[in-house]
Amino acid sequence: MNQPRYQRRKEDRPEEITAAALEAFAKNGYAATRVDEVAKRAGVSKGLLYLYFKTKEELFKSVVRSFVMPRIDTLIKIIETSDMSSEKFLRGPFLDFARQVPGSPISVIVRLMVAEGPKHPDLVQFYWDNVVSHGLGAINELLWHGVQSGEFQRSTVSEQPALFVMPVIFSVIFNLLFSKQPIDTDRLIETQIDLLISHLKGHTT
Amino acid sequence: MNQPRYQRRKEDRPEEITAAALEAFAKNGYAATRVDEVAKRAGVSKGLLYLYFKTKEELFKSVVRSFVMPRIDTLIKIIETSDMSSEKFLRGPFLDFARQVPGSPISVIVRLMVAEGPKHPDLVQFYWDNVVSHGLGAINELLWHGVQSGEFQRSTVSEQPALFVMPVIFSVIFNLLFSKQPIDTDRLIETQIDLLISHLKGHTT
DNA sequence: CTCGTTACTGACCCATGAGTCAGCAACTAC
DNA sequence: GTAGTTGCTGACTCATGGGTCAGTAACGAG
Repeated sequence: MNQPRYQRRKEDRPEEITAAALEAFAKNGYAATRVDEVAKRAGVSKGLLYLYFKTKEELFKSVVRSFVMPRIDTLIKIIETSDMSSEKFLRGPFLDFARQVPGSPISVIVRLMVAEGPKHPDLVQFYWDNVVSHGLGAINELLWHGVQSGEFQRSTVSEQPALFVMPVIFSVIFNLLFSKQPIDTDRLIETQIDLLISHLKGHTT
Repeated sequence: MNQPRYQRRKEDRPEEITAAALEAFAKNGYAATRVDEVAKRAGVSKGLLYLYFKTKEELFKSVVRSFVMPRIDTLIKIIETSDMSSEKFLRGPFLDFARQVPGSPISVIVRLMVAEGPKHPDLVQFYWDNVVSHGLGAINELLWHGVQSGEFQRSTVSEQPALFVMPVIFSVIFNLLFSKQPIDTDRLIETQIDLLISHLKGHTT
């Protein structure tokens, strides 16, 4: 008859709260998100949230840890284990990954990092160590491999992995800001990859 | 003997306050900047600030107006009045402009927009109307001109002005976050422009 | 059905900072 | 000088929201 007003589910709470926080941050950004709102989304009181996360900042850290690293690690695994040509990898798995980032939680994290990063140097360091350096390093290695095997020519392009990441980050930020005039993310990413590969294959100076 | 505690300098106040606001925003971001601090930096009381700017948001708009719009407008003027070839313009004035952005107040504004835009849709709209649409429009026109005159081939590149802006925005954000491992901004921008022009001049598919 | 443990609630506290306003003092005209 | 104007001050109000804690009720053990 009388439904219990709540259930005790200690195990699941942190995960659920973290997911709710991602939603809220996605919608409003970090500073503008009320802890009350996160709690509400998680179907929980504010007090309970503070039992699991000491501060709002802890909550933020938890979101970063939960939603970014697994994705990047997966991609790096593919680079390391597969033996396809560099071009095949760039046009295949890498392009697929790049195209799906703008619609994934990673895009939210990117924005949060840009917004709150300067106030949380330790978080930025963590993000660099576990995500950025790995990602850029992997691309670097891939390009180096291409050059070594004679598939790509050595040039200034083959030494700047950022050229490959650029359109992804740019698209994420552009569309988060100007959602009213969205950019064609897929097209931008594809064009850039095409340009880069064209160059690396020696079709131009 | 008795120095006056302040001088009445109605003419200069708005400009000085705007400059102070830019400094404060650069240091702390929009939300984290206290109006009190801006006033202090400007050597003025908070009350006076509110005589010249109705709200904190007005203050922000004033910063954009003073430090961003003139730069963009100057660049557009050059496009419209000069009759140099599209390539010359891209390799000359445009490249110069792009290279100096990361060290200019514009980079501060970009960061602010990314970080706090979602909470202030009207600010985003203001920025779009007065800066982004003008800038992208100008590049579009330039590319179209190049195509019309036969200087450039028509392609997917000539229809995506964002390709030219991308490295600038990316550099600003990257270096803001990871100032410990800064990226070579000039090199990135130059490489991208080279790639794009190479393509547009028909050296590749 | 107890009774003890503890996951959970939500009303509360209080630091913060945007925005206000009554009065003061710098300047001007005479 | 002195009276009028107005640029300017800074103490104030008040909404907001992060963080707390005394109490409540779900659940398990006996």
